[in-house]
Amino acid sequence: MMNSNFKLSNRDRAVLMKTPFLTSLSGNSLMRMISVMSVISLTNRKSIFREGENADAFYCVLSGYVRLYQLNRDGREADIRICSPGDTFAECLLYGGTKYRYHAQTAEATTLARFDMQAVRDLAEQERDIAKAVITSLSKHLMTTMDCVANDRLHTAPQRVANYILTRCPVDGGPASIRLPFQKNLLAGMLGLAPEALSRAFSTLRRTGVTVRGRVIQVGDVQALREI
Amino acid sequence: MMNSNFKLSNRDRAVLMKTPFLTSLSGNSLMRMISVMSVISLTNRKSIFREGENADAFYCVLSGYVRLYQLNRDGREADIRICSPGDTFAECLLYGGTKYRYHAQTAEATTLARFDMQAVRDLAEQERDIAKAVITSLSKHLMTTMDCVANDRLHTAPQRVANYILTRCPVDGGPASIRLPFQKNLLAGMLGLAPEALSRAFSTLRRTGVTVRGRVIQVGDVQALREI
DNA sequence: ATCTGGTTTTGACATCGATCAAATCTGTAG
DNA sequence: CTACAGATTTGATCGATGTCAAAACCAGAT
Repeated sequence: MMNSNFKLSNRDRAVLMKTPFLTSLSGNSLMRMISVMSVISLTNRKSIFREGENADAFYCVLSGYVRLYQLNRDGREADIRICSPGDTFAECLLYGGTKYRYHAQTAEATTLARFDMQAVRDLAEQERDIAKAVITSLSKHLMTTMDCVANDRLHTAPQRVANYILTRCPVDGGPASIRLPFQKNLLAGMLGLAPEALSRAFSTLRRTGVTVRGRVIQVGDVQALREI
Repeated sequence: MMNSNFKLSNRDRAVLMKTPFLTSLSGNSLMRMISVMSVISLTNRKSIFREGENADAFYCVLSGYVRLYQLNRDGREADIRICSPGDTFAECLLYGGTKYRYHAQTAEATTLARFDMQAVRDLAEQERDIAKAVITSLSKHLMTTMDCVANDRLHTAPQRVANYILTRCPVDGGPASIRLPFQKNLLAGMLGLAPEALSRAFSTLRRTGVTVRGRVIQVGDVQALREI
């Protein structure tokens, strides 16, 4: 399950270096961050941590996907966030609390970089550029989370799906084709929808020239999709 | 409208000092932060900034309330966040972008501390404790925003209202009485509800021993409310 | 090529919350 | 105390989405 970091694949290493956390660091700070990091590989549907546990690490997804979720009183699960390669999670506990606030589990075979919370806290105090990296990461994360609230409150299911598609389409107005990087299940969670609702949203979008076959989504007219 | 900062009331000054941004700062850093700050007083329903404008400042609410919201294509408004005294907003743009991502307007007569974005950016680079204060503020803010997503996705309207009430109740299980610090309108926006839905949620909670008269909410049994 | 388990779609239905309109309440200024 | 404007509640209705069950689809293993 747990590997030391020289086991990193090239692809994983590239993702790691592009993380907001590491991408701006100078050689020395980078070394120090990597020294408090370990690499973990997990198969699908493995728990990373559970709500209420002591928060002694935060993570960065290198490959695969991670689902952050909470349970309500009846045991129904709701996804709060789906983390893709390059995303960091639980880093808000660096200065914000001592217990995890939600469950985290893999949603595919996944490789993670694990950062010891206390060690990074100490590093951020010492190295200016590490503090800055923390700030950048938190800022970005906060913005996408606020966007998520706005999206939930403002848009219907087909609109959310259209938005998602548009964010991965070439910018021009013509036809386009994209491939989902994961199961529809996950996309549903990302958009705050039940899987059935996602499916129905896709079929609503057929009227707007969106064709779905497996993981491949074809858009007849990107511009038309914007109007939804 | 705009005052220099020696016009601060005692109460506003106390709020300002308890802000995550300033509360932990040493004398020198505190001085420098205050030197890039100005105080602004606005009456109800005044725009503070608009989506898409150049983000050259972030703000801390000293008294009153601020509504952050976006518009959808049909012009319907949805609140993203209601900021209370002590809350900071738009600070995620310190390192996260150059334009405001939503509208901000006062929801009452309001006093704000305004921080020049570029100046704080520079200060955070120089003073370690200012960087740390930024991190703390962002962390807290990120956590509450994630809680907001979870709350929206997981709980029904009466549950959200019950949650809200519980967060301002004494912890024990007996009866309690609280007073809303603002109009129900704002509470609705905070919970992601239409005002009518909030009203109906209150009337659902009557069955659980919650009585509402104007801004005063009486809870027969705090423990019972937790079970909702 | 076929089987098999898991994923996705479809159908039927129940529920929640939004919307619009009208009635009622509240607080404030005369 | 009264009147008024604004806030809140209530009623009626509608649309969107969750839920459960069953059918269809798909991909990997044999």
